[in-house]
Amino acid sequence: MSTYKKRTVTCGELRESYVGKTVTLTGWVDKRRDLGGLIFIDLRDRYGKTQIVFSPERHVGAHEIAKSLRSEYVISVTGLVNIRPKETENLEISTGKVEVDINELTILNKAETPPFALDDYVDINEDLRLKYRYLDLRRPSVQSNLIMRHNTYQVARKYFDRIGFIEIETPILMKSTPEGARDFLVPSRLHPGKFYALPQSPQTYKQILMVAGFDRYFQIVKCFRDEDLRADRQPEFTQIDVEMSFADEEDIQKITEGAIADIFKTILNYEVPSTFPIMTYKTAMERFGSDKPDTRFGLEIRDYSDIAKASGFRVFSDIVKKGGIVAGINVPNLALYTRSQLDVLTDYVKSLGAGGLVYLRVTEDKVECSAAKFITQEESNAFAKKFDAKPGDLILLISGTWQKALTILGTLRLEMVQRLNLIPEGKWNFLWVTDFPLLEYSEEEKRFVAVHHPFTAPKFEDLSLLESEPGKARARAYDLVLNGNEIAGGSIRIHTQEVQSKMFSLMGIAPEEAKSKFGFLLDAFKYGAPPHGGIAFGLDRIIMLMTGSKSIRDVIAFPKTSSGMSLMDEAPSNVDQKQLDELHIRIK
RNA sequence: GGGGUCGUAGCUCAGCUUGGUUAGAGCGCCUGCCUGUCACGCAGGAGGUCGCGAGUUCGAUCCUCGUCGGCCCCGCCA
Repeated sequence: MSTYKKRTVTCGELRESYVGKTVTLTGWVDKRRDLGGLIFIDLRDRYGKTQIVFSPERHVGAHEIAKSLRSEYVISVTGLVNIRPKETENLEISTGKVEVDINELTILNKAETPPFALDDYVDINEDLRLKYRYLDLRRPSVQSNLIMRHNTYQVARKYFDRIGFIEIETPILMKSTPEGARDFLVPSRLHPGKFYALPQSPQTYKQILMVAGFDRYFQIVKCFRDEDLRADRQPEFTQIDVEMSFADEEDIQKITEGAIADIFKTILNYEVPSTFPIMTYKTAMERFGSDKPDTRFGLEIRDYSDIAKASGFRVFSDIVKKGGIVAGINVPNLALYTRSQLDVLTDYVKSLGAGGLVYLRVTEDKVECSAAKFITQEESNAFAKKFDAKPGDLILLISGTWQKALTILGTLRLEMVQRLNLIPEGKWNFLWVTDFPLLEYSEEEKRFVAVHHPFTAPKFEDLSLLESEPGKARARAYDLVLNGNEIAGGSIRIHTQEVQSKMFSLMGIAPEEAKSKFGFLLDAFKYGAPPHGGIAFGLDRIIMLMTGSKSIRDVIAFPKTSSGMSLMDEAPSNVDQKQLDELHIRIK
């Protein structure tokens, strides 16, 4: 038995067709406009806003109570739907041609004045929004992000179901694996001193599902990585995880493109190209200084090593002779940057690890070089001429190893387009990046580590390199990049025990260790593992881009701050000694 | 682990450069007036540990150091 009237309509659905009907609405007081006589209230729920009217002449009782209404009070109101008088329609909102003349008002709950206005047009500090997330989540813009996220889940589920993929849940408490990101550990009460790990991804499980014959698997699943955060990265995030047997790169890419096409068509009514361009890792690095190039704008990197090699400037010539490169970007209209602005840029690239920044200012009659003490006018002219620099251009040159110089230039390129506001709106540039190196030598660990993950298959034609030059072998891996963001990544996997063991040994993992860490997978491969491969979509990032958000925090209901804290519930927190005792844990 | 930046009224910010009178504005809040508003309007009012701690100084919101917290980036993120 309810003590108040349940709604008969939501705050988003009244139209002229309802005029003359008596309706009941429930919701939150969004705005109060008390004109002394008439009181107008915008009533809000997640479907929209409806203007309700309290008139002292028509319904004295309701009007009297309405005087006490304040922001965020929860109310139930009943009244007659009226057409609004001409000239008072509000075409900004979908219910703006009607209003409800209230004769019955129940205050279901009062509310303290919120610590910040819930209007979309007010910018609120993010820490405050996160502390009072339940209020922040009432704002229509935040709600619409989460609703778009919901819609994306539904499109993805329907898509993968339609083409024969089976959704299977995999464990959240799993075995810790040594490779890759730092694991979140969960102590075992029943097994003193032993720990579960939260999955960095369901990688091994989905491969084993392929061995089991499930053929086509997908899952929308939380993954956990105990690493530092970024605007597009937090320790728990959501993947659309996909794996497929008897598939090669093209099959996975085709299915991925289909999923993206479906999502963008349904959610944004945007037609993506039927296939996405493919760029090798090497090209991506050399042109954009990144393995996730943003191709919406130019400002591409150019290689000046041939001029630098013959230069009298030893910093340049030595680095090239040692196998490094001298490369740069040519920024239009930047020649008018002042010395102090350029000093700031120099400090910036130094903070990225560059030795320094050499710049060439191209004016109408000459080329001025910041290292003119060491670089002759002829050389400066040659640098400028090589890629047809125009008056007004500023050429920024970085020297270093191939990897380092290009990475720094890639970061500098993004910094410059942001400063100069050169990023075009409304572009959706999808791009596959392929031919990643399989392994990379870790100076820190003094061994090869997997660039993608240790289950990624080498390219067939590079198999022989595994013996001679493992660092040069390429992987059957592919990343999907959208506007400079990695939104999906995957690979064709190793499916034989022999190759998998070989990979472990290349990575300096002893057979006994491989057996203890990954024995279950190696064992599974002995019993008829089909060739297989897959991909995982970074769902948070995709929604972030589709909603135009600057951070994934805006598309996650309860996100962590950049220090990994949850400001609303104050996690992580201390625990009782009793809990620690049960878990056999002592704090150092 | 490193770099940058921010922290002043409930909110968004100014003030700090060059230390010194009573620390201001808009919004919100409270009170009054107001019957067609819609980010209502008008009048009045309340509201401050200048993040926290130490130092320099006759005197610190302001300078210095430390610390806590937010954001961005590098490293890290198979």
